[in-house]
Amino acid sequence: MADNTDEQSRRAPDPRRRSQRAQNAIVDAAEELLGEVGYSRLTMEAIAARARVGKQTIYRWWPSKAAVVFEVFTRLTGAEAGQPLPDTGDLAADLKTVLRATIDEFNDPATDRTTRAFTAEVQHDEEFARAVTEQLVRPNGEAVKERLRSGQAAGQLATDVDLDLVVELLNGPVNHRWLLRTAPITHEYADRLVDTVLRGLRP
Amino acid sequence: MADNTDEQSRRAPDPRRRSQRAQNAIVDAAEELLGEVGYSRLTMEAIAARARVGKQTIYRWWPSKAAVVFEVFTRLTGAEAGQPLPDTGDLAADLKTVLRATIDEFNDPATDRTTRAFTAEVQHDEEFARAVTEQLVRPNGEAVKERLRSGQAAGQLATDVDLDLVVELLNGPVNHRWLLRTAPITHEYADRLVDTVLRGLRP
Amino acid sequence: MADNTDEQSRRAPDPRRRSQRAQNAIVDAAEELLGEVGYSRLTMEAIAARARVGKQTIYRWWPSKAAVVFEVFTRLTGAEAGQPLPDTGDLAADLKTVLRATIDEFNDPATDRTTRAFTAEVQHDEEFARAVTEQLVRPNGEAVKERLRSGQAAGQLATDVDLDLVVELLNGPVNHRWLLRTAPITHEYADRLVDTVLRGLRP
Amino acid sequence: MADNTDEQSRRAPDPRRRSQRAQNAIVDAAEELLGEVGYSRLTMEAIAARARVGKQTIYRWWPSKAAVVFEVFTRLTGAEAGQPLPDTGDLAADLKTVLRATIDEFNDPATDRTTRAFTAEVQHDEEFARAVTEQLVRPNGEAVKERLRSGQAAGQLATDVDLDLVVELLNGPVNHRWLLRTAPITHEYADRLVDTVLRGLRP
DNA sequence: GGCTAAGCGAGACGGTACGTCTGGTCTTGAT
DNA sequence: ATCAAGACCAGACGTACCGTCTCGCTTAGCC
Repeated sequence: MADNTDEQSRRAPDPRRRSQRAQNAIVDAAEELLGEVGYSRLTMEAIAARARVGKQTIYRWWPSKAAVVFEVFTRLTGAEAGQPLPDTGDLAADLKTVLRATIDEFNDPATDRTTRAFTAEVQHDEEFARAVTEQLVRPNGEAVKERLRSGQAAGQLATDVDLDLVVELLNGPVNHRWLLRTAPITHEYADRLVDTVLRGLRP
Repeated sequence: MADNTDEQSRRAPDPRRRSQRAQNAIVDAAEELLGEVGYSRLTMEAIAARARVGKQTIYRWWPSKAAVVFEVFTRLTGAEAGQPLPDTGDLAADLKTVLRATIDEFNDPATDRTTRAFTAEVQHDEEFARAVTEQLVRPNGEAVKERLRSGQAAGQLATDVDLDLVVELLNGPVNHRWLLRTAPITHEYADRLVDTVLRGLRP
Repeated sequence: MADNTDEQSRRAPDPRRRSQRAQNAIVDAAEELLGEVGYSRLTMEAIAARARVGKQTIYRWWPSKAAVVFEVFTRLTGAEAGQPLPDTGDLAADLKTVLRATIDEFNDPATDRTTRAFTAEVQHDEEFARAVTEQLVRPNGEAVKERLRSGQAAGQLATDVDLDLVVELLNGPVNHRWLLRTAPITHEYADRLVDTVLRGLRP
Repeated sequence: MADNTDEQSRRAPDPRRRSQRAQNAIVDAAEELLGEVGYSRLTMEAIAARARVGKQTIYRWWPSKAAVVFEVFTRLTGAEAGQPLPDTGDLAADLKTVLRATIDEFNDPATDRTTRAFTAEVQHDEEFARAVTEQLVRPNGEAVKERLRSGQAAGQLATDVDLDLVVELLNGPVNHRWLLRTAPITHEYADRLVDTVLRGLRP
């Protein structure tokens, strides 16, 4: 959404340039308010007021509250979506590094709130769910799978396993624990998880 | 909440007898409407109208929309919460049986809707999250752990594994897939998941 | 409308008692605001705020801003609508008395504002126009005609004239002058008008 | 406003020539829309869209919706404003002719709508009222008075009457009846009115 | 024949108010 | 005494227009 100006920026001034100021203000305001009052008490009216923007301007660019929050979310986490994982040659270590980073995000109150708002919205809105899956979940999954394939090539992982399942074995438990708040999520937990999963998947 | 009338009904004309009729009507109406319009468009007003009940009567017994839906949920799934797992002596088979049942529920549209409403609400409301965890998640987890312990005793499972983690390795992936709708959830998937998890956890 | 609770409060609770408080507050607020900002800048939102009432409560009882203002209007002028004219035996004198009173109202800023708002609304809304005609214009006209008939009986007015036309000859000019603000409206004007009209209508 | 191009058109291509096309389109559009939806639902946005003109172009030339409608109005009725009345030597007949013409206009739906819009606006906007009075009401009144004076000279009208009052006695009743829609306005009514008014004003 | 200033269409902008909907509380009458 | 019915205050919803403000694009006259 924001990157389509890049190839044009040389010659043609973006016809949407004016909206940029307003759009930024809107997403900023939404992010702040999300942190302050949470998703369910977040109102379009408050966003508009905080951003010093007419409500119509919000509706001009986003169809719903969820869509605005999606923007907040992608701005927070979208950058690294689909980034390739580190490859030091040690599969377990690399997976632990990544999982620890994920956990750190979950433990950051700002991301926590936004992600929960997000997860809730995914339940209500199938369309929205699709967008999230396409733009965040899948790219990240693919990146992990790429690293797993590299691990297979290095003889650190059995070649007869379903990589999608492995990805879910790594993400699912963390997600489950965070989602239902059944127990705290720590680096040590990440390490144990990776070790346990890989334990049975050696060649 | 519903059971405290039982011991009184023998002797005295229950002062709450009338409310019983109303309460049932409310939960019924909520369940119907949940299936018809989904959680986010479910309103207290509609529940009251459908149940032919004053709004006040709802608020008298439940503090919020989420609480009513919780009642619906426990009525649907609460019965078997914490039920011990079957123990045929074959750990893998028993886990597959249970996981398949869980998957069937996820695939049933009625349960699907309610559970999603639920999951969404858990994100917003920490209090509510606690109730769900205590009354559903933990009992179910404990039941699975019990079966795992039995499996350890039978020499089918290593004794040095964190059972909580195993439970999460079984539930997490299914939950993750369902939650984000990344892929369909089948019996075959349940089987493969159990096999993969147990593969590395033999003694 | 406002006084019917007093004598009843002992025994019979008015079914509309609750709304009474709100309705009074609404009409009061509307009247105040009408005087402060005029009709075109009068908003439902402001009335609701001033009356400390939900907007819905206004819309529950009146379909539009015009209808509320109509209530204000009838409360201001409705009392004497259709009241019989004085009958001292001197037709000219009695008509002058009434016309002077009308003129005084037109010259009172509060009534002036409200009446103008009103007149404007009558142009837009045919339904509304009918209500005004039925409840105010016609009763007043009938009262004047009654006095004219009494004048005919007393031999002060020709019997072959169209009384409706005479009423219009008395009201029309005053109204026209007020409406288009072509000239100030004075008691002297009222007297001259009555004299001129009656001049040709002697038996 | 429209005539200031005349003296320039000989020598220089009018810098405002382009605006002419736009201005015409605006007034045309306003007139059409006024007939279609009435004044209160007439919007600047709709006029601009219909005239295929930017909103700014409207605001460049007229300060408000009322001003645009005023233009429509003067285009419809302004031509004959202040035109001298016919003088056949028969005062009553000439007044009836004029009054019948006025009545025909009131009975024409297009003029009716516009004139009502107009009358309403006059109530809200004092500035506007002044413009209407100066440019329409007064010239027309003067024309009638001129004919009345001619009637006085011909011995058909008393010389001791206030001519302004006579004008109001002729216009007021018609206006009053039209304004409040109390009764239909017919040629027969015009005749009766003129006869009744003149009845008492013979020398 | 190119240059520049203005007028222009289009429509985004910050706002206000609309009329509706729902939340959660309070009141009333019937049963 | 409890309930259904629904009025109450409150305030967010998404829409319609307001009047102002860019934006590029004609389109004249003027060099």
